[in-house]
Amino acid sequence: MKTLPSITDVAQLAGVSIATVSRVLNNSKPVEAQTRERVEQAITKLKYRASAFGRGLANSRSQLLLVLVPDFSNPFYAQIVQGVGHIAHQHGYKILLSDLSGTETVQNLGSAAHFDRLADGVISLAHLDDSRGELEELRRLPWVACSEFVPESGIPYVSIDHCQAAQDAVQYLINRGHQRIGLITADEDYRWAAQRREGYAIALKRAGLPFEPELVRTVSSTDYAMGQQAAAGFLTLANLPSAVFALSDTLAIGAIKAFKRAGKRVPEDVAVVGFDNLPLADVFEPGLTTIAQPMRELGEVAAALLLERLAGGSPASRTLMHTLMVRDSA
Amino acid sequence: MKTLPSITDVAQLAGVSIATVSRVLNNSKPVEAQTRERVEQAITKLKYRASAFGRGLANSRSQLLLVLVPDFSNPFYAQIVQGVGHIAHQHGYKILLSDLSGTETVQNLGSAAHFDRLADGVISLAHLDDSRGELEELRRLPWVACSEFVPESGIPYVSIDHCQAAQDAVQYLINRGHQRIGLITADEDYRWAAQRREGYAIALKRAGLPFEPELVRTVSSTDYAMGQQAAAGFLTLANLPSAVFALSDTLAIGAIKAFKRAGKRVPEDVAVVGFDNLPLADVFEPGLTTIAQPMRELGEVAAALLLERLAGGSPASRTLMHTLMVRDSA
DNA sequence: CTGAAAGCGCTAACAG
DNA sequence: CTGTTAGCGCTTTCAG
Repeated sequence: MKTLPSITDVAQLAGVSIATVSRVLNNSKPVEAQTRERVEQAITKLKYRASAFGRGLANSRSQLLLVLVPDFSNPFYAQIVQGVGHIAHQHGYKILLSDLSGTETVQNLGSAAHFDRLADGVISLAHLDDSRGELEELRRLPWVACSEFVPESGIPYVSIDHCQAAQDAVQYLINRGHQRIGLITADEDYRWAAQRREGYAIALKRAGLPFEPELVRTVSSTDYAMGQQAAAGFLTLANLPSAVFALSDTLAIGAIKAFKRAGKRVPEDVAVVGFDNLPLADVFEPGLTTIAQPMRELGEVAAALLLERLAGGSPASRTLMHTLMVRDSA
Repeated sequence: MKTLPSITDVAQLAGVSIATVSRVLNNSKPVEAQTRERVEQAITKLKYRASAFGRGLANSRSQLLLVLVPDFSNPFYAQIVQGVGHIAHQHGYKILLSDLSGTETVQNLGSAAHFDRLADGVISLAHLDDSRGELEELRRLPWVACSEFVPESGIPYVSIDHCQAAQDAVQYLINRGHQRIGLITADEDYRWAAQRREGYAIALKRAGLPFEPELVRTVSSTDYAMGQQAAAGFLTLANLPSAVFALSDTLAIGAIKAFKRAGKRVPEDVAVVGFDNLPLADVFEPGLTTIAQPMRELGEVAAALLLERLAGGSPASRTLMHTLMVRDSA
């Protein structure tokens, strides 16, 4: 674990200048076959690897893309990240992930800030509080938003139409004859939560159904446990809603569990629809009726937008299509 | 998005030398209150942030820990990562994650290598092929293994005793009277897969039960879909095993789904036990009987080991305790 | 307490 | 085709 070899060591061993080593490293300029050979041997012998720092300093870019993930335990993000990685790798970029869960909002910023001098650009899946100049902060380097975005910020984003998707989900329930439809919503810090909630309200209104506050349960995260907690709330009501729209599959699954434990049947006693279409939705019992987000594509497009910004472009935001997956839970 | 301010800009604005700026930045040497004040104002005004590159080069350390995750879509890793993050942050380190899924093994190396000059140390949850000198490669910088490890490598690791845990799981099944016990195992590239498989074999042998090759299904990943595929295999058998031990909860869940679709009841017709105790295990229907790994603690200990190595120590490997969680599936 | 200057590892002109 | 050299942004002696 002694100090790692530097470009100078390679140059010495190969009997050339560091410039030449750099050239074979990057294929940036022609190098005579023999010389190249010698350099390559030295590299292998020393197991040399260019330092990201030296290179980053000299180039003022790192070929690194930072992805800010609010919470790894929600499988929703995993596929987005894979989409990002797919495109990023194609273009010679590596991705760094930062798990923001467990950090304070303020520290989020710190965390992001730390990396923002490290990465060439950032893709944020997280909510950023625009009230506190966080956006201001990040605006200084190329970044794009994915799924969670602030329309007024003027920052490019890719997302589905959360409000419309929620309307579709609730409308489906209404079409199936439901009149009392509960909502499990999460921390409204997230724009998508507010937007989906609005979709819920719109659908209700359009159908002439009353908006009953007791039918909306707000929880603090999207953990399964929060879904259970919300469902427990419904269970205390004089009469249970006949259907529940949960803002995420994880919440829906938690809710179903709680309903079942309480002896209710899903969908017979309560229908439940989720949101996201996690891989789990298909495998859960009962199969989860849910809004499918094109997660991988969200990630891919986010990466593409960022790459375009890095190339000096000003890409337009994109809205992708959602679909309703009908399975057994509603 | 014009070029970001550097330490020189701050120094100029504050009318001091860059050395002084550096000193207030790091609190490394006393600075007169007034001077400090001026510098701090300049920093705020310019929204200055030290460049990770410059700093990294000068210090030859980055306060960054790299965590190599085989696959984000397996929720198992999420909690480990959170454990790592918890300890890392306490000690002023940030963590970088690298998702290895979808990359070739060879590229894994490249990926790791890339970062290895960027991070001060690495925690690997991934399998590293020792045949090809990958270990050799990584041995040059401080790293530790978590959950997946190569005992002979002499590299510190933290893990449960996979073999013993598997024995416990199978023994439980045997105690419940099962005689034909199937195994769903994953890619044996992973040591833990081989170790758990061995535990399965040992438990069988000890109970005087025959090892029947047709009862072991090997699949290529731990996705739900693979669990379904393995179960489909069992369903073609003349007679179904009365119990199945799956090497991960995700596989177990996939298998249960397939069994149910085929009209089998779990646990009445087939009992299923999983491995990991994901948050989902409790919420899935039926509740999953499984081996609980102390995931968060695995992450915390891994981080602690790495930090100790970074501090120059030679920490011993640690084996943590697993427990059997009995729920409804077996 | 503060400034000048060297150097961390690398790339990119600029000469040859 | 190859070597020399000047930074990139920061920390850290070394003087003062």
